[in-house]
Amino acid sequence: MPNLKLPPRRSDCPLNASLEIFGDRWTLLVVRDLMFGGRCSYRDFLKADEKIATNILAERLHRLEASGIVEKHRDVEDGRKINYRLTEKGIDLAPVLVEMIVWAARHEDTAAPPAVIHDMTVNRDTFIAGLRDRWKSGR
Amino acid sequence: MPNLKLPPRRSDCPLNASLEIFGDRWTLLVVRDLMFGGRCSYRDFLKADEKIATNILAERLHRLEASGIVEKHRDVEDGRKINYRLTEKGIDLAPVLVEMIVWAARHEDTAAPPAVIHDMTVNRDTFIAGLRDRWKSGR
DNA sequence: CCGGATCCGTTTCGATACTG
DNA sequence: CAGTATCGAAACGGATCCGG
Repeated sequence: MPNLKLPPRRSDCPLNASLEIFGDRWTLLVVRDLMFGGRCSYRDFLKADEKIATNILAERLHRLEASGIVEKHRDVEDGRKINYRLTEKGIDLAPVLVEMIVWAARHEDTAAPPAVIHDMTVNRDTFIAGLRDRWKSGR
Repeated sequence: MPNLKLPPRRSDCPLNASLEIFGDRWTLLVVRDLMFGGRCSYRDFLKADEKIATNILAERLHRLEASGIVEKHRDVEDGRKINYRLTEKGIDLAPVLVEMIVWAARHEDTAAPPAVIHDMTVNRDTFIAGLRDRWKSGR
């Protein structure tokens, strides 16, 4: 139980490490595509509604790889193709994304289907476990 | 329970609304200061370790106010002083910040005290309720 | 002192065109 | 398909100034 007489100080709650990695407009969108969209190639990411520029995408993929959040793999069936895949560190971002999506659905005008949001909130832990299962089985 | 046969599609999980508001390096640091640090004035925010520039801080405070995440108030005791305070929409960001802090503590090198992180994870809901209580009583 | 606003040199971003 | 190269626009940072 949090001690209300000695609440956490700012210095006890370092956000900088997270923000240095994904404190920008694009990085988490790529993670979302991998986590929810079943999209895993450069071309797939470009198809997102938000229309990321090619150079920005390439740079963000490099940074995500350097941070150990995504891994690059040659497609098993088509050796020319490159697939990106979340690492364990990457799938661990699921709670962050879920909370951001839920917050926006509550306070902003988003196109999130109420059923999905309901599932994310009421069955939050199961929902996240499901994402992780799907990630694990998708290998 | 999430349906693994029909997982949420990317388009069902809009992150853009959130990222448009706080998808940058500075905005959430101000929110953190208000939420965890007991810091609520312009001068307080400047004192943070991350050394935000004065013009950047002023612009972010305006944006946060325009988004309905913070409110401006004259200090009751010292009429010259201005205090910022989270709105309900602002305190609702607590789960997002907590997940970001927990993720970074797990995967990056941060200075977060293990006791606080343990509390954030094991007693997550109580921890967030405590933050909200403190916010409510601090009015 | 406090809460900014303004100016300015530097860095980063991002749209488009182009390439192996 | 998966990126680079280019180049103008925007953001950043640091310093300074200013009204209350």
